Parts: sequence; structure tokens; C-alpha cells
Amino acid sequence: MTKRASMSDVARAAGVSLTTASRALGGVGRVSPETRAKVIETAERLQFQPDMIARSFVTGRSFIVGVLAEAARGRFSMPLIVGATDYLGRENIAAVTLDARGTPRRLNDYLKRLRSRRIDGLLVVGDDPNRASLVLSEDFSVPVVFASSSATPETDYVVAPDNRGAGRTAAEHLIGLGRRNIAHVTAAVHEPAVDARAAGFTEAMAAAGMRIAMGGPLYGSYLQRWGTDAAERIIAAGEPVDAIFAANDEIAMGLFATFHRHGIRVPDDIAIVGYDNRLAGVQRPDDPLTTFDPELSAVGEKAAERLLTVIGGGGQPGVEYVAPRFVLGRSTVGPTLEPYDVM
Amino acid sequence: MTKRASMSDVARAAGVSLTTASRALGGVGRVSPETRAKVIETAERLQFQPDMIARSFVTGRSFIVGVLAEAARGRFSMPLIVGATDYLGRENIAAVTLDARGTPRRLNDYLKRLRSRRIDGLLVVGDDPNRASLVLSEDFSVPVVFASSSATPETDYVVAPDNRGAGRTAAEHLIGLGRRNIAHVTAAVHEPAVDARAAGFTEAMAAAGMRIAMGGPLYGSYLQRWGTDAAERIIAAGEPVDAIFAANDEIAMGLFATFHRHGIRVPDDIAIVGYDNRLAGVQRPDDPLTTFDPELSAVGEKAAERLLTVIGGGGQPGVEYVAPRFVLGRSTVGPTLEPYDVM
DNA sequence: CTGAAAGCGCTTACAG
DNA sequence: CTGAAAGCGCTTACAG
Repeated sequence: MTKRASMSDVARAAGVSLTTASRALGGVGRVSPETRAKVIETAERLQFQPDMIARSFVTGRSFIVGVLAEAARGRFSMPLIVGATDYLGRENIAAVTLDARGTPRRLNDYLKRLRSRRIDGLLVVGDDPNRASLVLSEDFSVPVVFASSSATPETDYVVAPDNRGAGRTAAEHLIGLGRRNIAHVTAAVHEPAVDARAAGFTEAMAAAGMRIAMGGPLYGSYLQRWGTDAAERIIAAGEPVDAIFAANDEIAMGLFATFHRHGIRVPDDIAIVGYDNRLAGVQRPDDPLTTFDPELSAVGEKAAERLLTVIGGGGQPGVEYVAPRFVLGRSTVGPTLEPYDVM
Repeated sequence: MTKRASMSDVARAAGVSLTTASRALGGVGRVSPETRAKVIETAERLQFQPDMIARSFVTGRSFIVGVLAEAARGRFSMPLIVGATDYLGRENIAAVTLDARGTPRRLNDYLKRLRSRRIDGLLVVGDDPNRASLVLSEDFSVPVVFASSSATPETDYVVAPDNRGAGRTAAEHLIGLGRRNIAHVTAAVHEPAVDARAAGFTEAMAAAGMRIAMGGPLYGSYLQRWGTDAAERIIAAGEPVDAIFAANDEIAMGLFATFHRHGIRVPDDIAIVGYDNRLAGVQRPDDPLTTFDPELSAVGEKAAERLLTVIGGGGQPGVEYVAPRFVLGRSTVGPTLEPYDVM
């Protein structure tokens, strides 16, 4: 393997000055078409590859961005990170990835570290509601973009799944199936993703002139056992609930388990929509649960793309939403779901 | 925010030459203790941070490595990648991540791209058995380390989970529980992970003087429906099988579903051990399935650590194994498992 | 449209 | 032990 050709090698071989070669190859500045063609042809012949480091050195751009995750090893963060870093890689940008692993102190240490490094921009992955203040207080001198599995609108650059749209779609799907007593079993109040899904759901219900069963959203947690408890409450209430939008698949599974135990069939008696597509990846003849795939790696890609745009001087602050993919499953259109089907 | 201090600033402020400052800060070359102390003190006062890019430029080391995945978005690759890149980030190394998304052509394109980039090393994530030839044929001039969810020993630098050890542990666990007719339901022959798990299992059985039930490992696929089929075969055979080591959790689930349908209780009648810890992340009172967590993010970290060692001139080729974590669940020690428990 | 020259911030022979 | 100087491979005013 011979030594790599440098731009000087190309210039010499093409019979032009280094300056001209740089201009011909870089595309900036005026060069005659013939000269440019000659230089480019020579560069290709010599298999010239610009040295990114030398380029960085002189331009000040490092072609490296920081990727800071609040908890990278989580189920939701991993696809975001992989989507983002792969997008960056395709654009020839390297990433310094740091995982705070849920510890605020570590997050701050890493933030400090990234601040003192020459990076072109920072991607923050996570859902901490205080993230904005946290980062802005660190006074970053490079663009910062947030990628989240959920997000409240802010003055920052944010990319997030469209939880509100999913909530709307869920309601419309169930209404379209002829269900008339639709409940919403969700997690904790004031959690951004919860609020957004509930808002979309409520909107669509109102638009159809329908009231939410059980007097409004039932708040609890994201755990499966909250689903089982909620189902008991719904059964005990005696309301003729015939459909439920659950804030995530775990709740949906809990609901289903309890209904099944009581001989209530899904979807025949009660249709259920979940969220997260937790069962993805397990090969099955058909999808058991009607749910939404948040397409988190697409969110990560979008966020990376946006970061590069902002680094390039473009773009406007605000939230950009990525639509979750609606997954049609047996829990709303049948045939009747059995526990075996969701294992 | 004022401009960052350069090494010249430090040298001037400390009253020494740039050369001396570099030596004092870099730790190489002889400098008097007092001079060194003075320079270091000055550097700290000025909050001097060396410019990695300038350093790269002159040393030739880029402090960037390539991370090439055969299919980054897969369930197994994501934790490997996140573990590896986070480790690299902590060591202040950036990563250019590229995901071939299962396409050999893309893999080769990316390989070519990485080859022409100034990277210090390459981490290949994936399980393609032909990977070695593939990469070596590309004649990489920098160290290459492989991180896999499985791997056959090679002359390369490889980090992988200890499938063989897990197979041994599975057998020993079941034997220790007093089971006497233990079968092994696995996936395709000659798949490295399958072979390794089967080898470990067979070893431990032989060591205990026991024969594998059903005449030896039953080969099929990694799909859940193979588990259901295998259970039917075992039931039809009429052998008094009282325990099964399944090559993965999907097979284990399929086995369990069929046994449950036939009124065969798990673990009372038949104990089952799986592999992958697929149900991790769903919060439950106890683990339903006895299985192994391959700790893939730890495998990724180990691989990254090893890559840096090799880049630094150390280390020996060969496979380094990371022990999967044994997860004790109800499928081997009870109480009796119900379908609701594994949803 | 083209070229000679400076300079980005470091490291490292070379000389003292 | 210390310093003046060259050089890593590019980009970009500046001059022609």
C-alpha cells in the first residue's frame, strides 16, 4: 500500500498550483472549467482523498459532534442514538458519544467535557424536562439539538415523535370501528408524552362529538400492573366500555390479561390500542396488538440531519415531529386475541 | 466567552518557550520539575485545553475510529454499538458509525470509505461468518476488532459472549435441579452461536454422565413457531423429557405455549431454560423465564477497550469472551408459569 | 482566472 | 534542561 496522495501531489501532477488545486477540488472560487476538469481527473487518477484533519485544522470545523444521552442503554434511547450516529457517519461526521446513565452529575461532567472539546455541535438524547435550562446554563457556543422520545415545545431545536398525532389516530381508529364508549388509560399526569397523547386523543374525541368513557383519562403509571388494576376498575365501574387507548403496550398487556381472566374478549368485547410496538422483532404471523411504532431511529436521523443544518447556518428553532407508524393488530380488528399470541 | 488559550499563550504566560511548554504538558522529554510545575500551573490557570485537531494533525493519530455494523438497527447490534461508542467517548475518542443495514454491497462501500478516511482503528459489529475474509481482503492498515453476539475463534481480534459457557451453565443448572431427561432445542446447524451453546451443553451433560434426551440436539430455527413444533414432537415421542435448554427465548416461549395448551406444567413437569433475556425491560415482580442475558453492551465496551489497546500497540489476537449473566426465573424453579406471566 | 505565501496549533528532530 | 525552527496538509486573503 503506497502512501496516500496529498493535494500537492495532485497539483504537481496536474501542472497547477496548490491554490488552484484546492479551489478546483473545493468548488469555491473561480477556476476555468478546463483547469477544474483537469484537476478533478488527476485527483481521481491518484485516488486523492482530502485529509479531513488538515481541513479541520484550517477551517476550524472539526467534523465531530457530541452525542450526549441521559440514559443511552434504555430501550428508547438506543435506536435514537444508532439512527443519529449512522446518519452522521453517512455524512462523514464522527460522534463523541457519552452516556450519563441516568446520573445528573455525570451528565454535567460530560457536558463540561464536551464544551471544552472542539465539536461542531451537540445532540442531546433524552427526556429530562429540565434539559433546556441545564444545557443553556452551560452556555454552549455550538448548535444544540434535542432528540427525544417525547418533548414539549420549546425555543430549542427539538425533534420528537408526534405523540399528539398518535393520540388522534388512536381515537379515530376506534371511532371508525364503531366503538362508542372509549376510555383512555394512561400514565402519570404532566409527563410530556402522556399529556400529548391524551391531548390528541381528547381532540379527536371532541371532534367526533364523543365523551371519554370513565369520565376522562385514567392516570396511573407505565407499568403493566397499572393496566391490570385499571381493567379491574373499569369492570367494577360497570360502564359499557368497548374500547381503550392505552398510553403504552405494557398497560395494554395488563388490560388484556385482566379482561381475558374475566372472560371479556379482545377485541370482540373491548378493543385495545397500545403504543411503542414493544412486540416488534418477534416474528409472528400477524401483529397481535394495534399500536404505534415511534420509529425512534428515524427520529434520531432527523435530529442528526437537523443538527447539521443548524451547524451549516440554516434552520429555525422549534419542535419537528416525526409521525409514529400505525400498526394494525388483532387487538382491534380480531380475530380474538389469546395470551399465547402476545408472548 | 473569551477565546480559548493556546499552548503559546501558556508558554508566554509561564515565561518559557513553546517547545518547553509542549514537553511539560505532554509528559515526554526532559523538563526540570520546577519548570514543569510552573507550566502546568499556568495551563490550569488559563484553563488550557489542548486542541485535539492540531495534535492529530501533527501526530497522525486522528482519535477517531470507525464503527461498522452489518445491521445496526437490530436488537442485538444496538447495545453493542452503544456500549462501544460510549466507552470510546469516555476515552475521548470519536466514532464514525456506519450501518450496512444488512446489505453486503453497502458494507463494502462503507469499508472502502473508512479505508480512505484517517481513522485509528475499526470496530466491526455483526455476525457474518465471512467477515474476516471480507475485511482482510480490504487490506486495512489500521487495527480491526470484531464485536459479535457470537463468534467462531479466528486469528482476528474478536470479543463475543461466551455461548459455550452459557450452554454448560444451562445443563448444570438443570442437572442440579434433579432433572434427568434433558433435551436441547436449538436453531440451525453450523450457526456459530448455536454450535457453541450446543457444545457447552453437551460437554456438561457428558461430564455428568448423562445423555441428551430425544437422541441429541433438535435443530430448527430461532423462531417461536419452531418451539411450538418441537414441543409437539417431544410430546409425540413419548419420551419422559423433564427439562429443555432452548437456544433462545423465542423457542422457549413456543415450547411453553404448546406445553401449556397440553396441560403440561412448567416447570413442574418440564423445566425450560432460554437465552437472550428478551423480556428484560418489562418490569415484573419476578423473572418468568430462566435465561441468559448476553450483556451485549458490556461486549461492546470490551471490544472498544480492546481496540484502543491494539491501537496503542498492545494485545494479542484471539477471541475474548464475556460471560452472559444467568437469570434465574420461574420456568425452572417455579411457581408454575402462566401465559399471563410472560406477556 | 491563477499563484506565492501565510497561517491554523501543535510535536519533534536538531542544536546548544 | 531549554529553545529556534521546520513541518503536518490544507484554505484563503492578497496580489497579479
